[in-house]
Amino acid sequence: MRQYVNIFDVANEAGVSIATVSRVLSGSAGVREATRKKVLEAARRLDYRPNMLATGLSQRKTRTLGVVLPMIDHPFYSTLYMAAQRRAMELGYFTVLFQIELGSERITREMVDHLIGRRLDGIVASGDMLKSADFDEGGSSLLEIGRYMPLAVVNSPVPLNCPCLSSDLEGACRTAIDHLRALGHERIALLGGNGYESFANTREHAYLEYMRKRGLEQYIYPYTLGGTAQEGAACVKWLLENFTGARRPTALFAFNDLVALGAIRQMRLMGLSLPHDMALVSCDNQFFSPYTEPPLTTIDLHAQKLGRKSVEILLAERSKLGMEILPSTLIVRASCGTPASCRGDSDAEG
Amino acid sequence: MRQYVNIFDVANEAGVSIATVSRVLSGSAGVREATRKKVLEAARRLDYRPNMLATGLSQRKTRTLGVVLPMIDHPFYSTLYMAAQRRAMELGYFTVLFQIELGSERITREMVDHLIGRRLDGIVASGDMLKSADFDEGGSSLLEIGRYMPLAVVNSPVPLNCPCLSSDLEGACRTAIDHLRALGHERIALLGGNGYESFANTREHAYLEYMRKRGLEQYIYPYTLGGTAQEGAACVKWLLENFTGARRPTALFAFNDLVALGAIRQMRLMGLSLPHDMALVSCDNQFFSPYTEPPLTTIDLHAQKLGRKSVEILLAERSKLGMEILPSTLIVRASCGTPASCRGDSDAEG
DNA sequence: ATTAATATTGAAAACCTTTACAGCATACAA
DNA sequence: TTGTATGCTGTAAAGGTTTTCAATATTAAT
Repeated sequence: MRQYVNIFDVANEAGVSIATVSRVLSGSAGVREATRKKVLEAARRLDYRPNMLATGLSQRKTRTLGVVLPMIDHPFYSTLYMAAQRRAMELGYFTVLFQIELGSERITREMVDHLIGRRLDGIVASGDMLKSADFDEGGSSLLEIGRYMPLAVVNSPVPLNCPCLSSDLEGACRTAIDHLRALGHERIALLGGNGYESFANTREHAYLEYMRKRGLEQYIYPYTLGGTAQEGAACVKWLLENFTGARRPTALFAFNDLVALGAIRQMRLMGLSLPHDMALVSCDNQFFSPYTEPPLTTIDLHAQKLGRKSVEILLAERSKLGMEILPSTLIVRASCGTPASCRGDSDAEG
Repeated sequence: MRQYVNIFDVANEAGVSIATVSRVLSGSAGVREATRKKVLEAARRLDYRPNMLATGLSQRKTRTLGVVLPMIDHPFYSTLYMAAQRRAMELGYFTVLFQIELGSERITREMVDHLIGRRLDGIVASGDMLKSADFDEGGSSLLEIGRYMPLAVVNSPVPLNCPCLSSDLEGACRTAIDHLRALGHERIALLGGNGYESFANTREHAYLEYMRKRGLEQYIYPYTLGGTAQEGAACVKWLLENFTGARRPTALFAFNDLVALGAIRQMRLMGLSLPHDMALVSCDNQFFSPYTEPPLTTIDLHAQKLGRKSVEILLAERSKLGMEILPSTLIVRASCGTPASCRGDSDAEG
């Protein structure tokens, strides 16, 4: 394995001091053109690549941002990450991905130590899937990180003592259910679990609030639901077995498109056809949602925008603490049926 | 923003030298128990987290592996990455993700400089999507990296001068088409483009070879196809418009499940129903493939195994150069129809 | 109590940069 | 010709660790 070339080697080769080499390579002014050429030439000849560890140590800056997410193999998060990393790159930062361990779904002590130990220039962390302990001020929680470096939290269920950016889950829920009610549905179930309902900005919370306020029956799946297709299928099965006849829901609001995918399949298996026997709205607008049968009506949570914007507020000089909500938008396709009022703003409203 | 605590602070607090602190914290032997306690206590009090840049610089080791992939938002690659990162973690390594820029889809000079500059302990790189120039020995190609640190290449279309691990694309193709032919199909089209057919281990190459050898007509989409659902739809459209009547293919072999997704939709739009009017086999066995209508018959390329194994061969003491092929396996679902011979090994073969 | 052996600790070098500051030329003005 | 300003370049410190080697403290043996 070849030896790494260092700045002394280049200085030697060019017959100058390391200070000059550094100046040339970092583009500082005040180097004679002839010297510049010599150094560049030497660096090229030796294939010199500066040691970024040393650079980081010396400058106390790594030009690197950390992104903390659960489940990068979930389309929502991989989209978010892609967008974040691209924006970071545009702004001159490199990005590293940290995954919150599945199962634990906790910011562990080692995680925090690692994040701080890397001397990153900032952290974007996803707040959903976290338990309340992760938001404690003390110990080795998420917020501990914010004491050492800029921190922005995405999709936190509660406002925190740092800039927060979230999709409008409450609004998404309202839009979804309003849409279903406009189509005449009353018995609307949530395809989502009971894991986090104590927080304000969650689908569960919003669903419960909405239904309670309007005196509509709430259908609660008594198990936790993480957001996979399998869980979607299980949830539909449970619902259809436990609420029959006149109590059977006529519409479903799915936790996300993956859950919807499983739900659709399960319904087909049970002989129900969409949108005739059951209407379905979902969340995320993921890449596959135009390709389901029927195509999914879904609320776009703008994972891309979330990703981009989160690094922007992270890097902004002064961005305000607390919660900023990103509006979500309804994408009407076919899974709820499409009444006249949804096909466009035609005059055929009545 | 809080100051970072360094090893001198801890040494002071504990009343020992930094050498002792280092020894205690890195778990070296030869420290008196009482001293150990003092140091640990001091470190805890001050919330000390060692600067990993300094550690890396000093040890000439970063305990970090680079993973170079195109498109992390593509399920195949995000699965691969997840598996790689989990395995790396198990083996005591951290992982950072580098994306080959879309569009260029080239290992750029900056990329290579960066990879080497980070002084990583090894690189796993994906070789598909790369052009032949990336495999050149000279300049700033992928292989240049291998001179400085261990390098393993995944899914390279050609054997390289480093350990390579690939899914068995040739076998996958053979299995897929054999499957279709066993069901009576002769006119079988590839839903895949003409980008890389000069390489040996690609779906295009394998398809062309297979069909040529058996004197079957080859259906070639004259545009490059990267692997998205949209492209799948476009490809089907082109096919159905250009080959009509007796020349119309009766079966499709899709580049991957995403392409299949688009293809299914396009066919539905054009009034064709699967598997009756058209059979479809695909590649990848991605999370959504059991949920399409009809569920996809597909070849599992084992992205997970590829990810795990790639870091294993990267980290192995002596792993042999050249190509190792990972077998792929056919997953029969409904998109080709399921003849008796596919439903199981029943005696109803004839 | 003295010596030898061993266990524990500390000083300093090495890892590779960046950058403040000092020094030396050269050019220019007086 | 001398003094001053200016432009380049080099020296050395700082950034935070690990690790070798030397020094000291402790224990065991006589």
